[in-house]
Amino acid sequence: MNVFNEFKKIVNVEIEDMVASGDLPSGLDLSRIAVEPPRDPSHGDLSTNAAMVLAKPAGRKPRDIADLLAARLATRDEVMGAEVAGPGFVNLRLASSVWYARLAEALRAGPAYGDSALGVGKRVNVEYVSANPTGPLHVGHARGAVVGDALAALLEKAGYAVDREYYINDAGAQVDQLAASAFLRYLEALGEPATDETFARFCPGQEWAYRGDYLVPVGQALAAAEGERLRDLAPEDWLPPVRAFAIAAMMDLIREDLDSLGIRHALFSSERALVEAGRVDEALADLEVRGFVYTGVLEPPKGKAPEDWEPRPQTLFRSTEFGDDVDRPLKKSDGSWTYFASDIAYHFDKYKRGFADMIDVWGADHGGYVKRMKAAVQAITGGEGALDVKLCQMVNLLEDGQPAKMSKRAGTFVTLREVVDRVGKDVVRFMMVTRKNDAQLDFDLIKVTEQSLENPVFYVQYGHARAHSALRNAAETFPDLDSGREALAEADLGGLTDPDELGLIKLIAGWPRQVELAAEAHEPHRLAFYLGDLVSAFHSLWSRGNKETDLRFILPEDPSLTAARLALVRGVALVIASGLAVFGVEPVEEMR
RNA sequence: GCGCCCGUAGCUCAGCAGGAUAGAGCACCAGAUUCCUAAUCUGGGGGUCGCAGGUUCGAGUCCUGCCGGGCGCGCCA
Repeated sequence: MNVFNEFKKIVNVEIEDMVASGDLPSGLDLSRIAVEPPRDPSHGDLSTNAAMVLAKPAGRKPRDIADLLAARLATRDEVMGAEVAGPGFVNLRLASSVWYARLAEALRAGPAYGDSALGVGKRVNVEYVSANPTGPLHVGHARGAVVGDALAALLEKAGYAVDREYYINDAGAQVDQLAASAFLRYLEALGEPATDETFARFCPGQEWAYRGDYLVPVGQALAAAEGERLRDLAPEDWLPPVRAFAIAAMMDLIREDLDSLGIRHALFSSERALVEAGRVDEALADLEVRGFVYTGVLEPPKGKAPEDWEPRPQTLFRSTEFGDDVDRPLKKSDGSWTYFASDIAYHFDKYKRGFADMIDVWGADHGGYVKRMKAAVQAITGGEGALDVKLCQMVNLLEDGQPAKMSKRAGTFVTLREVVDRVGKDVVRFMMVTRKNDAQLDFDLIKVTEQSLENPVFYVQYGHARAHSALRNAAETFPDLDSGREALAEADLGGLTDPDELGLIKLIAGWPRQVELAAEAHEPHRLAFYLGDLVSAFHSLWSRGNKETDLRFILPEDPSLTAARLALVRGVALVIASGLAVFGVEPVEEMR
């Protein structure tokens, strides 16, 4: 239960009652009324702007409305105090019993605590990674992979039915180059040297684009499977089978990489399959019927005119109808569809599969593509579909402040696998969501393995481990005490009266709200910051026990209060675990 | 030249769909360990929220224009 939403309902009821009794005119717009935690906790537990929002339309002074509203709210059992402050805020102070009930609810819910009904009945498709099948994933992909996966988990927690999807770009010129590069390794396995000369001889007109070692085993496997059969075929004959073989091998590689991060997509969609099934033609025919396709000539980009620019008629999508800057080409000069065209078909396909809500997670270098894709989704779904694009900025990989070295194996980049093997999956997963997706991220391979405050992963994990340490110690002091969450939910929590204890309970009570806010904004990073705040408050309370021994969690002389304190400790632990679960990070119960 | 993203403390960044006196970590200074894990905690200094207008009860947040940085800009994906 989200306390703030509950009180928003209560405020609305009171407002409607004030309308009924003539204190307010009818027909007011209540949508802008917010019930939020005040920034300054000394202002109380909840705050509403209702009086200020309604003042103008009601033709009354904000303070007057606030006074009436506060008086009404003050009569409720859960409300200990209702004050009018500032320009017309109504600040509420809630009875401790309200907070105890939230803690008990958290304990009963366990890992499901924070689950929301926000998205119940709604389907959303999250497409992420979608790296070209031309090699292993690199660190840049890790961010999109983790952000997409965390976003999917977050939306699931908020009640949405989520599909995780990967779009395989296996239809363009890049995969032909992959095939050629793999063919060279095949020849190498048969005894030819892998040189530019060999490549030029066997793959005329192609470019040896993928030189990394990772294609060597692919060549060997090809040789083992096909023998020398492919060797003397014409390029147009060996290319399709080699391409299919290489793509399959690359996707296996990528799936293994994703698996090392614990990421499993529900569906891998193939661009080539889409094209070969005629779905691009269908989608574009549909778009044409809707009147968004025409033949025209584009202006050259100002200030950056390509050398070989010449105006020529093209098949264009009228994306300017939907806010794009220019109309976008759908066909190449050889008559085949552009990548954009097949991407339109792909998003149309997702829509037809039942996903009106789509989220794509892309690298920032695709930023120039966002407007046209959103425009296309608008056009092809007749305004029914909605696409949100999350752009992930670069990850600066560092080693103790210096740029990290390149990978030998992959040729030009640091692979995701190297990083995961070195620092661990949980560190990678957590660090990637400690920043907004659209802000650049420094990832220091040294610092993330240090055990310090600079390392948010350890800070949060330590909080979880400490909580479990207290629970273990309690079991020794009180062998008969049941510290399971169901039992603790029944404990008398009335002894939790210290402001820091109540503050911690309020943080726990705020978890469902955090989940909903983060889900609505499509911003999983917010939960990472929330976890930091929660753990900080817990560490702080723990430390107070050093000096103020009556504040310790385990009180050998007082089993009843100990039970209440353990309820709090377990509540903290389960919210941490619940949050880490969204990130796919394993909470640890012991760190020594 | 155009579009998108970013600009908040010395550094790295939060800022909860416009709310009250703008926060955290690092770094710096000063403290806490016969203690349930000091991998932690407490206190202190430090700000023209890039600049200038605008919208309104109220702007770091929204709009416009500049400045600075990143990304992108017809038949690459």
